[in-house]
Amino acid sequence: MGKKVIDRRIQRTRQLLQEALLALILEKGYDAVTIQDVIDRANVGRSTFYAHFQDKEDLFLSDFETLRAQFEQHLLSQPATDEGPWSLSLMMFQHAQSQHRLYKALAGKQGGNVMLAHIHKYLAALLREHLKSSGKRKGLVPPDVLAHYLVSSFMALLTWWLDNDLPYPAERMNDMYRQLTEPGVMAVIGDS
Amino acid sequence: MGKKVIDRRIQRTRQLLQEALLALILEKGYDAVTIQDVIDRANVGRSTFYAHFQDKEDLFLSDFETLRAQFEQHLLSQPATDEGPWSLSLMMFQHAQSQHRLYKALAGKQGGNVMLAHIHKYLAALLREHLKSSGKRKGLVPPDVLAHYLVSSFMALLTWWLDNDLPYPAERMNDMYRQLTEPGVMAVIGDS
DNA sequence: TACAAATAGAACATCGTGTTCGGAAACATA
DNA sequence: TATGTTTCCGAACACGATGTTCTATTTGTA
Repeated sequence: MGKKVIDRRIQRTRQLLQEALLALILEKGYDAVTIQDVIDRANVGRSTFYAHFQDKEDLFLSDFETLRAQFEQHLLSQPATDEGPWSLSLMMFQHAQSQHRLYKALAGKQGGNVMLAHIHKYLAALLREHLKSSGKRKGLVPPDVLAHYLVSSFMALLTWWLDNDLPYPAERMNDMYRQLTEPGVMAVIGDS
Repeated sequence: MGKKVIDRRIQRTRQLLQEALLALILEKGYDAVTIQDVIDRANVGRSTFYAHFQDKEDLFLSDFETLRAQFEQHLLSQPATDEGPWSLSLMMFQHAQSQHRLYKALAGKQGGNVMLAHIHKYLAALLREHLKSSGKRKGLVPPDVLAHYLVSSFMALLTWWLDNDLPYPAERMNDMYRQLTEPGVMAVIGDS
């Protein structure tokens, strides 16, 4: 049985659709892209699209999975210098720099609501583990709010950076993020 | 000519539509609400809707205008204790508390992208004036990034607060916001 | 060649959008 | 009350996007 080759054919179709969507998002923004646009751009039949994905959001999320998998591989390839959430943010800035087209389509203004919500959720989960190991807190700011704040402000800098076409290197962006957030966080959780 | 009374009829129709949209947003979220839903809820004819508003977003923005007008009146009614952006944020937390239904529909998760983008833009403009008067900065973080950061982290706390049904009083939320952001901001712009 | 998997695309039903238009209702004026 | 004007209602319509179904075709395998 030639399963391998057939799989390749399927993979190729999926990839054509994914890339067509990314290109169209960068051109028109997520909301304005229709399924018709995507299958025209990808030269894929209508029924073929629905054989692979449920709807536009499903295709979009498959792009996110690609991103997430790449990022976690990037995480593993780096030495674990654990200095709180800011080592994590640095890796993400760096990864965004190396994949800025993908990031811009997904996390930029054009990407719309769906993806930002997913990235936010994903990062909040990653962050929770970092925060758990941190020392006792003074109870002024609930950990829930703290996590929400850290993720949101990071995403703010990231999307600003992407929408402005990366005017600074990743390390500089992370320094800004750290300088802005670290003093406040330290004052709130108390350095251990 | 009975212009006044006729105007009142128009105003009433607009208000019916605005309130119907707000209620539906709280129930289903902005994206899921169709124009058909709105005019059914408001008992307004289809053509009447299009006589008043261009489309769903237009109606949505008219709700935002209501909010903005109310907020600016709230601003004027308060004594101007100028301690940077945090007096502004406090007033907004307070105003959100007194109008939480409206705020939750517009700035909560349900409100979607459109409104958040508008509020963000509006706040960034307000903030720019506050930042201008602030002292010299050390140039580590560009003012553009700083403004983006301050607005985004404020919105993060605000939307978290609204989506969790106001578990703390406005003053407490503003304290959190201030404690988280003030140290970093001071370190970056240098206190004057 | 024979066979199976994957694709193309036409046809279709469905739904939401935005426009048009004739008649009904509300309101003002006299 | 009678009349004219403004506003509203809702049906009918054209349009475009969605998602499904079906048949024919292509591609790759044995």
